[in-house]
Amino acid sequence: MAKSTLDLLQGTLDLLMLKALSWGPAHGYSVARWIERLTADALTIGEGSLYPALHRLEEREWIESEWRISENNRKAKFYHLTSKGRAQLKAETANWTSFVEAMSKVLRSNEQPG
Amino acid sequence: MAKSTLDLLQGTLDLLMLKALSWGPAHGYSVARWIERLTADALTIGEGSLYPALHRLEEREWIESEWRISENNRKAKFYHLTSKGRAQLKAETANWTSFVEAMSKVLRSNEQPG
DNA sequence: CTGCTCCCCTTGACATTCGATGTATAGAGG
DNA sequence: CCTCTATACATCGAATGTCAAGGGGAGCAG
Repeated sequence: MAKSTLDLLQGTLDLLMLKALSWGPAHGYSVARWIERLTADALTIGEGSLYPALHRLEEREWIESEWRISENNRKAKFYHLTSKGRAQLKAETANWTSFVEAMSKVLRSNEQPG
Repeated sequence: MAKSTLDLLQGTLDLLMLKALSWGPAHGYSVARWIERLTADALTIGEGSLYPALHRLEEREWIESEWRISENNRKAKFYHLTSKGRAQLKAETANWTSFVEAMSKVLRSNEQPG
């Protein structure tokens, strides 16, 4: 059982997807499975989040797509990072790290407001 | 000038506020300043986020308020955690930790999708 | 030819953050 | 006194992004 899935924090999905695509072309479905497998289902990407995200990234020119045939012999849209996307991945990774550090400072502090 | 403030990820503000109030009663304004000071302005809480958050937490009965006089001799609403709030803080902290770990697995992996 | 998995997609509801804006009072400085 | 600044409360609309719930088509195994 123990199928406790965490909700994604808004904004982190883009980072996750960019990271997944940093290894080379992949289609949406496989990206979602990859994230679930890696995190042992701690993170789940619903399709209603997945495809809008993909389209968003493409519109911002961080990724590009082309139709190909998947490993399972089905039509699938393969996405790959653009150079803009690579820069964005770097920026968002740094941003995430800073954010986690800032949160950490607050959560571990023992000084009170006032 | 390096005044680069990070946007808050949706959902993390509640956790921040609960943590701030875990030290005892405080008013909204001082909580916001506390967070900014602790994180060296990496995190900034706008008033348009602060007050809705406070009202939200109060409605969920995680905090309670009463009017008092502030350190600066002004009327201010002091908030303190309820026991429900304390439980919530614990739960959200655990949740945050899990989330960061899951993200970390993805960001540091070197296995590709597919 | 049935059912299953893969793979694409859209829509509407919902929650939250942010920038702008508005009120009022205490204390400082002229 | 009078004005200015910092404190302290609040609300509003716009923007964003996630999710649940829908829909469709095509390969493959039985």
